[in-house]
Amino acid sequence: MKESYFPQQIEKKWQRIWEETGAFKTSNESEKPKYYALSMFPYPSGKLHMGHVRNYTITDVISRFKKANGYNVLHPMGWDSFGLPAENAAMKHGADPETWTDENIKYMTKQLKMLGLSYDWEREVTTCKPDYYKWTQWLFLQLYKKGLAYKKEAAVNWCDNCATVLANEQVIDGKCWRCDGIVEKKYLSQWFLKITDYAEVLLKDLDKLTGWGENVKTMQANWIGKSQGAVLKFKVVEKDLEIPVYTTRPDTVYGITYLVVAPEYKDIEKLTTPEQKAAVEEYRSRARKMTEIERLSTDRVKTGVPLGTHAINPFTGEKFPLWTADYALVEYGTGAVMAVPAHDARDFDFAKKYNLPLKVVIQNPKTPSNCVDEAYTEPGILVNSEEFNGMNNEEAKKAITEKAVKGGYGEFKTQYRLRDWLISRQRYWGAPIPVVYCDKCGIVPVDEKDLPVKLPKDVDFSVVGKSPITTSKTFLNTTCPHCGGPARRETDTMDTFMCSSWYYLRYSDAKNSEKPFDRDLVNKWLPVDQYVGGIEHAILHLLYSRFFTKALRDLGLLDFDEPFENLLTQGMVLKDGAKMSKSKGNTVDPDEIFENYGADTARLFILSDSPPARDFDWSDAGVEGCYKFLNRVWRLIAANADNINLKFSLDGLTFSKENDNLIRTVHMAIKGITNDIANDFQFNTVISKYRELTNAIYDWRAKKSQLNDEDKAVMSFAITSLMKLMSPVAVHLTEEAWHELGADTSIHDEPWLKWDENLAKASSITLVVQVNGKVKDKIEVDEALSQDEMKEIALNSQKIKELITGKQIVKVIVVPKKLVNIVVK
RNA sequence: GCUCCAGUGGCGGAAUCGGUAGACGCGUUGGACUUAAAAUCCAAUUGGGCGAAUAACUCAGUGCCAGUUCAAGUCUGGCCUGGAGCACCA
Repeated sequence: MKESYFPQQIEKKWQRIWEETGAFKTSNESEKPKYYALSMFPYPSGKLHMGHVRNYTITDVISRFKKANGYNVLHPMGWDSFGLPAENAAMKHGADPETWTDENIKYMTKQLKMLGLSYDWEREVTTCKPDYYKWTQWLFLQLYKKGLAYKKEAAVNWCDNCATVLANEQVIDGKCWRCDGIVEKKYLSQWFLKITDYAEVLLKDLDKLTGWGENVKTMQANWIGKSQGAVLKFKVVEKDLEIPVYTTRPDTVYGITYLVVAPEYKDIEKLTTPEQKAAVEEYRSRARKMTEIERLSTDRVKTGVPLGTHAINPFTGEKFPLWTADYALVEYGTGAVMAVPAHDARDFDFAKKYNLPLKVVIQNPKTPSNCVDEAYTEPGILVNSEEFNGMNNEEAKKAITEKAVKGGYGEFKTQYRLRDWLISRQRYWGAPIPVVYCDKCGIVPVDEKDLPVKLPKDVDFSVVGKSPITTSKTFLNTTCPHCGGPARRETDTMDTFMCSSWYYLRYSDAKNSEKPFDRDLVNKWLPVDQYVGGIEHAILHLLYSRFFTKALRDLGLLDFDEPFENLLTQGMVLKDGAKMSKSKGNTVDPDEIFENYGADTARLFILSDSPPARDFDWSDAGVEGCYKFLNRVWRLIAANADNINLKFSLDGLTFSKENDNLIRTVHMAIKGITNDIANDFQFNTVISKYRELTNAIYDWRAKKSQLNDEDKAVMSFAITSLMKLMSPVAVHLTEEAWHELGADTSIHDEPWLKWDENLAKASSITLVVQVNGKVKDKIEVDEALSQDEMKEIALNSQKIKELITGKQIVKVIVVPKKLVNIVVK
């Protein structure tokens, strides 16, 4: 065996052999229990970045560990390959988006292989290929038939940079998630998926996801935004109209002093008097022009205009004025708000500004407030509320709503913040929405047998202000599947998040040309046992995928209702405390690391310094340290190769003290490493245990000048154990060394190691003696001691005797095998 | 404002159930080997006190203030700081 470690040679060699022998293929037929390990598939942007390296290494180590533990593991990879960057590259460089994408995939595939990842490439999925998007379109049609896909005219989020609309989930702080451009509102007719039908079950089933972090679950729960309250109806005085209002505070109805409708409220023109018409019109047009950012700014001073009309409070018969103000949102609740300035901070601000009256109806009996300086929004007792006076406000919510129900002017109502998912995109590089528009028949879905609706090739990417797809001469005009007459194709394509909402299902049956996936196979492999990816998808991708799974279950395509059993959200990779990014110039190129240190060093380092869920700070010194460690391991094996026998046996041997200790250290390492992986994949402590074991073997070896047969067997046990334990991480090094030691099968086919509970601990223990809870002495003792014996040893310690003489022993606490605490006065 | 997460040496981070705080590594310092360097190996490394230094001893110490307990990084209550998500959602 060579004395030096040459990762570059070793790694290429084994990558080739694994590929040739099909080492990582997954069979659908196996007696073993299944395990599905999945990384979030990448967008083929050009090159891998360190976030990818971290993500895929984590999942790869999990896969290999599970495989060694007797599971039939599915570990696939694919490409989320539709999307704007390809189209932008096409515009800039005149490249075909398809060619650009294919080249990126080719390069990144090469990089993934250099990382030594154990993927079954035969299940590769590429969302921009017709054999995949055919089924995305097919699924759209199934949703359409079920009434879950529909088209409507609505105020939608528009990003001018990207020249397309966006889903609500893709607007971050009023800006586009992809380009940070300012998002405006536009009225357009667009395709939506009815995710709101699933709002309640998406919320409720979060409880089932015990393998998900609380942070992700709360983010989803907040996004769904369930609230319970009432809808109350108010009759308009001047017109024969009713205004329904959603409120979570029906207990404050006796405090209403005005009512606000959103500027976009549907009946607003009817509600405006001729005198107010001009002012209201002006206010509405100003609101329309405002960007999301301006509108959402919280410290903005509230504005509004009176409509000139009035409504009646059905509880009191009182008349109050109607206003329009943009703090009422047309898309939430009913688009109208009953204003109670005394008990709502926003209404309070507004009332102050426009000198609207205020009426206190809830009070804290201990510190009554007349709400002069601020609204009182805490719980309290009702006042000025007729028969409800004296009632606790929580009870009053129910009682007052019940009164409204009886009176026919209200009902209980549950409201969600979640909106339907807008999936139309005015872009080329996406799956075409498979519908046509016929003058006679209206919207007609494309026949399933005519799928896929392929993207045209004859497009001009240099157009501005419209989707390139509309420049195709072959795409637009078609015939109506229904009447055979002339029809036009839908030119919008689907949000790429649609493609990624079901890709994990396709891996179970990636080559199926008859359907998106076989029902038995999808039920066999899913749900995903371990999903790994970035926290940035906490809402977007993960919520959409949960929705898809539930919808497809209701369509009878599969039998489970949550796609991802366990979710690990890995932290970001930082450099010098900041996220790696091209603009900051603090990126590290994986290729350079592979070249200078090898993939095993990269894998080891990316797992070593932080637990997977936390951010990871990349440091050159850290890489260097990991490289040195691998060298150290290699030298340990190489220097002792002549005395290592893979077929060693410890049976029937009796061991010297040092040999017994080394055996125990190995058992402790097996136990510790196995538990660390089982316990939330704490790879950073796994790696520290690799180091501890390596150090222990070196120390042991340094004490031996000559090795007898017993020593050789014990050393063989220790070193081969270290190799197996390290094999999921240092995949190439351990494989090479394994063969150098004479093996003719792969170390990755060896089963995981078992430990003996009796040996996975030190032969003696350190008895800690405390006096009044402070450590005063440590004594090496036999583990088998009884509690009384421990107590006796502790009390007889010279140090302890000195400390407690002349004092009264109040009590003595004995923790078996650990410590004795003597309480004295 | 609401929700969630985190806070431990110079740094990354360890610490099943409440039971030896600082594993393992990085960095730093000193030393060995070498003509020299690289590589490698050995030792020290929470702070204060007493020491020329070492050893021994001793006090303090896991964001802050209280509490529970024989015993608190860990549990409870109240704060502070940082991060993330949501946010004129009635």
